[in-house]
Amino acid sequence: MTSELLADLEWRGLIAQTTDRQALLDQLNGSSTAFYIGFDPTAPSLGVGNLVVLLVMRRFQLAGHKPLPLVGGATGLIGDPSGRNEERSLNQTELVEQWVIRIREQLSKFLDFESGPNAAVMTNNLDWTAPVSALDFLREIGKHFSVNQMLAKDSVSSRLESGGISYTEFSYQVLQAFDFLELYRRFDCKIQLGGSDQWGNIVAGLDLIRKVEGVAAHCLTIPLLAKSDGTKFGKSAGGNIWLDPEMTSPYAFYQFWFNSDDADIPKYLKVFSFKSHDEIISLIDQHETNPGLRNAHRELARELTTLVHGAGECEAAERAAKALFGQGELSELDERTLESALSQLPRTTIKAGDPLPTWVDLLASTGIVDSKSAARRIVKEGGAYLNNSKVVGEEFVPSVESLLYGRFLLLRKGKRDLAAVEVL
RNA sequence: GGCGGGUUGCCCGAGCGGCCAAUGGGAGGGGACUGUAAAUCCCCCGGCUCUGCCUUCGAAGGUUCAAAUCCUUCACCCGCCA
Repeated sequence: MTSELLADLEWRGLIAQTTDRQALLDQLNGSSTAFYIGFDPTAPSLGVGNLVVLLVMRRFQLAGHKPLPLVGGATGLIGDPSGRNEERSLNQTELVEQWVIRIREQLSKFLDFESGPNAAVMTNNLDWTAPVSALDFLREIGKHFSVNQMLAKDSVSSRLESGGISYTEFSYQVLQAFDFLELYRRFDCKIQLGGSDQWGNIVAGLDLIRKVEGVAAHCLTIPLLAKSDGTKFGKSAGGNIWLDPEMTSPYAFYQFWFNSDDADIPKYLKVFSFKSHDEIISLIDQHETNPGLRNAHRELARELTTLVHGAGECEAAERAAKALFGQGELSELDERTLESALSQLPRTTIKAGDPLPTWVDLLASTGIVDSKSAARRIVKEGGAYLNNSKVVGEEFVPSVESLLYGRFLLLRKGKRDLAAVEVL
């Protein structure tokens, strides 16, 4: 048991709000405590935004507490109104089921489910929600909720002012409160963690547990991470950065961190890195003295890519970056290095013997640009490169000689958007 | 229920019969400068078989040689009154 846990979280800027701080501290110091965080399946994969909360969960486990990661098989069917000004459209139940399976699998990589009394236990709120009849739910759970209080929650009141809210989403907080109660009953779960937008939902659970069980549970919310320029964290040009390697390649994942704004680096290190305070301080120091070196960026990218995708994938991503952005000639790369570097990139193939498409068609077919018009534009603007040299003719058709090792082409849009073409 | 206002491209927001693929800002993209950063400056920013054509201005109809702009109906939003 580390009594340092809360102090550490504080130092890292990972505490937005808590219930009575002393009570929480006493609970955490007193005994290994079961705690939970819910993840609703709203996509096939968790994104890098979920990582913040996920890693806090890991920190709790490392400090000796028992994680109960919850995948919202039930709540995912309903839709959380928090932080949204529009009603969500409901996803197909089969789809949500698939997402639940995928997200469970993802979560399991970040926690220890095997060893010791504080091994994590995977949970799914569908398990206790599905068997309850609507009548029982209304009588046993619903009776404890005052609509007046429910309406006062930010998530609801803001929606009443904008587009309105369906009864379905209005009920969300009750479901989440029921989860907390159920986990308390099943696992003696006394703490809920969550993003700061979850405060209202979490408090609903605390109230319910107090009313039904007469127990004071605790909670801690984590600030929603924002970038220094005010834009949303976790997106890049290509969209969301996912944890699933099929959806965001380890290379792209590595690049996401490596390309972080300088201004965000100190914050990111604190939030995401498991390095010691001293190590982090020293990295921030280096970064401030010599930002051009990008040492802190590199360490951050390396640590997270290794954590999420494993050491092997991280090395491959780094090798690829080195090869593709390298100072040297592409033709100096040996075939194997080149091949493995290109394998990290979005890739299209062309049948051997087929004539090579025009430059514009080639760019468009890799998806590096959205349309042929966009391809023409980028070519006209001098932002399209073949094997690292600028190509300006729209009508240009790469010759067989440009094929690296007779089968590869490296396409680039702008400074760092790469794609590969392989002739098979 | 009554009266009035609104719905425009990724977002905000002009346009109010032809000169409109539609002003302006933001986001996004390219270039220059750098460090695969930020800021700054310049340029671009519906699609295509691209000196032209096609699809866009809440939806469906209609008037007109011609509509984002006028008319009708429908849907949703926002005010004021009941």
